[in-house]
Amino acid sequence: MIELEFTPVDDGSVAISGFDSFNLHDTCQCGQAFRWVRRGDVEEGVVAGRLLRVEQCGGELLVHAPAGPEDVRLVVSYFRLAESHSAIESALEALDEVMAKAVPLSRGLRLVAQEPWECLISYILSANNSVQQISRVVESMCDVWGPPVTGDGPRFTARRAFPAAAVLAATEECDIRSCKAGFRARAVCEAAQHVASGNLDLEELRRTSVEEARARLVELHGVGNKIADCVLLFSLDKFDAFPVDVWIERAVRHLYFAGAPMSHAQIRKFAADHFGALAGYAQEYLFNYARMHIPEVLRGH
DNA sequence: GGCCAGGAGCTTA
DNA sequence: TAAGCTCATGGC
Repeated sequence: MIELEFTPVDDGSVAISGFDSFNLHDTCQCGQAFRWVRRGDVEEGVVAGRLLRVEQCGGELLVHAPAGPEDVRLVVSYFRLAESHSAIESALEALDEVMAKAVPLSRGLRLVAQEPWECLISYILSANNSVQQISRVVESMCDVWGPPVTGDGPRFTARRAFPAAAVLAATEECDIRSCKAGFRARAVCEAAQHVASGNLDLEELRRTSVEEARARLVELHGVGNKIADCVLLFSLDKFDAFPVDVWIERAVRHLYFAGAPMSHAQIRKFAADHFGALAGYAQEYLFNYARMHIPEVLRGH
């Protein structure tokens, strides 16, 4: 763990320093979380019902005023600032030539600690969908059913928190569809009912093995291996999970196997064998590399 | 206007 | 078991 320093600023902001490799914009905009909006140099997001405005200035992370103790604590835990990240990046870069190229292009890209419930619904909405459209649907659902943001942060905002499972469980499928969720609306409603009834305890999955947690998640309608792995990786601290989507499939096949056809199961086995406990981090760098830096090379393969 | 998007489920062979 | 089709919706 890293010793962070917290420095109050005159205007009520708090500057956090002492963390190692971290890139705020890449982390917020890489498509792992869907409620961050970039406004100039500031990233504005809603996390755990609180509105956060965060800005990176070199080695400092500024939590914009009014930044109460809970807001600062939340920023640290959400971005995992107290955990060393440069050691993970070094280990990946030393692993192979692909990582040696991919990691420097997205240095400081972290895995954020999302809330499992919001993460589950967000990724159910991700099926055959674009990052932009997923964000729009999530925001729309928050507008309709989410409570106002609370806490020490700015109160003059139209943005709302992610709705509770009990609230979505009480909606009709057609209401979810009205938020442009499309055919995914049924899966959203059913997941909400399982979570609200206590039939599925997402926090409990944090304490089980990755295999058992994945098995529980794929029991849900509309949740297969890929979406389950996203929930495991982005919200349940299972860093060896390796979600295989279209971009990862292209990247692994093209960058590691000269374009040879592979099943998703084969790709996951390769990731487990090759990246081991760091598979989840490797996935994030590969995803960003494939999507942001060489899409024209990989598209069509 | 067809193709694609951080897929999954069902049918067919 | 694997390939093919379908599911809403919007951007390009």
